[in-house]
Amino acid sequence: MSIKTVSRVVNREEGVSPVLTARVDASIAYLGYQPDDRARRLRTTDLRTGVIGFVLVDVSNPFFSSILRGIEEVAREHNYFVLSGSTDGDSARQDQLVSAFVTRRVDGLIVVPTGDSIGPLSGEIDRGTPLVFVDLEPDEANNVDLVRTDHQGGARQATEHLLRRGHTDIAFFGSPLDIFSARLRLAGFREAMEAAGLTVRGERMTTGLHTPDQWQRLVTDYLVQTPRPTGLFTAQNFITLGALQALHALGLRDRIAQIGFDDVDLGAVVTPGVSVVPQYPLELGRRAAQLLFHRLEGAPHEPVREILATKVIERGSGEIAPSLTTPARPRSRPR
Amino acid sequence: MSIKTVSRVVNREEGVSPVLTARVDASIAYLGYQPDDRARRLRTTDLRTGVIGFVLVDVSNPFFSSILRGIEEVAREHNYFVLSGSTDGDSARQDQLVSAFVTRRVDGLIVVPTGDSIGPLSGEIDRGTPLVFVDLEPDEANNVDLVRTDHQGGARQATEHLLRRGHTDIAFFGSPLDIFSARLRLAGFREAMEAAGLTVRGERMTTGLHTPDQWQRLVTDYLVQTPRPTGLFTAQNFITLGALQALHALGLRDRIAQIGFDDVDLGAVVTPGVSVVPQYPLELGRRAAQLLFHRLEGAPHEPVREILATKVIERGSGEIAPSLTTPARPRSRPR
DNA sequence: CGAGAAAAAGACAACGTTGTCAAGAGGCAC
DNA sequence: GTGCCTCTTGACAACGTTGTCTTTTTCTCG
Repeated sequence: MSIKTVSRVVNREEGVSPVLTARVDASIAYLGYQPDDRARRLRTTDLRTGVIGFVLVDVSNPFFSSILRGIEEVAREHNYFVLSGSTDGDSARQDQLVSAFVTRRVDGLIVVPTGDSIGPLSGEIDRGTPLVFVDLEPDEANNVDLVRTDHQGGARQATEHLLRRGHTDIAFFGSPLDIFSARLRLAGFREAMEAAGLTVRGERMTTGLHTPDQWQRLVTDYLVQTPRPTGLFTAQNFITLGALQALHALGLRDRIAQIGFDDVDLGAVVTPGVSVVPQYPLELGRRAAQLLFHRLEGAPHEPVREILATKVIERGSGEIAPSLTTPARPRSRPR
Repeated sequence: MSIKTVSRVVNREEGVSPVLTARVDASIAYLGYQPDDRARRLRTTDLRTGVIGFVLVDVSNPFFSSILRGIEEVAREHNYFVLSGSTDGDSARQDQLVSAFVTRRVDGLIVVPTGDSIGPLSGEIDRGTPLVFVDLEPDEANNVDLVRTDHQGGARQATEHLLRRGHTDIAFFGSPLDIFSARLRLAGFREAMEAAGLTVRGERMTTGLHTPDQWQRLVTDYLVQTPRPTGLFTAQNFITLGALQALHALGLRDRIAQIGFDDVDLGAVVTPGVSVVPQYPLELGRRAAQLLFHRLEGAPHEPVREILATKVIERGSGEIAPSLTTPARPRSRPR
């Protein structure tokens, strides 16, 4: 029998006699034949590969793996699969991943951009490969779909949250400023402080340390000074953890207010709970994938920029009132 | 000029005149041509697809995403990429993923098996698709490479750790017993208890709840009974968190010993720290990928079973001595 | 039983590459 | 100028599928 007949049976096309169909099916079962999807999609040019690429910083970071999960959910609805790769913040690696994915003919790309330059991506944009940026925003590319948290607004909210409790001496601890979101968060902090008529002193802003341990040491240094800040804004996950350990070790968790950007596990278990402005990575991923499929399936349209709103989660640490002196354990916690 | 000439230039083959090479390169740059890797690999049959599939339970769970990260690292060394998909413990979904990956001609599969049956996977095993199981072990397939933590040994160690501090009334809280690792952990607990000559009473073993909240309520019930257990073995992540909250709410964190299976973030920040038998998911992933590539590239060999050893991390909670009565806050913490 | 139509099966090209082999261009020695 | 060799270039088939068209078989009905 001919190859074409087999093709017909496999695709359950009309017009094959039951006898032959049965024989083909039997042989397929016997031989364990699996059609080669690559050849299929090569032949039928209007069929896409059914794969999208996701270039992220590090899958083992729960923030990013939740984004991946969100993407995967939407991809699944469209019968798509996700090819992912971690850059570790290395833009050469990002370029490699993008090239490899494109050469494998992914139908679209979702990228957490690393560094401010976008390398071979700009070529892809020109060629019309559907592309969505998540979480961060490279300087160059404002003609591309984008989904991210409102880093600046969130930082402003967090700062205002402390200001509203009467804090005037607030310390800001943030990520290195070569990271886009770190710059925005710092900007949000400044904005809130200045709107409150407070001068932002340079020695109350530190950025650039990397591990929770480093942050713990630094925050400890801050807290043994006089005068010390009455509130801390720890503008990233690891920083929040480091500061938490510092406060804990000094026995100051009840006395110094702390609010973090990004949620922390167990943030509700410690006492007082850790107040934060969380991000919603699952939602970031879902929205990004939705934008991508919209572009894949729909008509061309103007680039979309989605900036997800934030709000403060109050758990205790952010609601501590300022205590300039060293009072006798004021268990008072407003609200 | 002919297509073949372009092919030669793209692959930098010998024997194309500099003039033509330059012209081809210029056109490629001008047109933004990207070779189609699928067609390439279709033609050269000895070339693999350069993609491996990873079927896991849920990428947004840090345990699994760390495994993915480990796999990715090894894959990268081999110039491979990883296609991943979450099953959410649904074995129908697992079958779909496996089929889709196979039909896309992944060169190998790494699977965290869901449920005890392996469905279409057994067909793949017969067809010789390289396959490695991680973390869990389906009943049927003992002729397949496997990497997992020594769940039973780890549970035994955890239990012995409490026994060594003099605990005799230990409560076990575990995952539903349809999960392979949950059965092994329970078995490890029993083994240690029986070796110590203690009878394992049914009412001291609970399995099957799902969320930290449920566990919190259940553990609270245990702790307000008389007599109450003096030590808790919380045999999974979420359970540890739930119990932690229960102990915390009752003010018993200093008085009741607790040891967990799986590490918890912030486990070192709370007081006392949470003693655990951690798993090393990154290492699980790395080893699984190494086994897969060994099979992909090397000669056929007998199935390999790697059971990774565990050890207790002491952080305080697991070293609390038994306190049968309600003593006057003994701040004593052995070790 | 034969003509015509409908149904079933197959032949062939094509998707975008690369391996194989043949053809053409140019150089050198006689 | 001829023969031979080398260096470039191109023609063609093939990978595993499917779309299109053609051929063969079967069925229907007068």
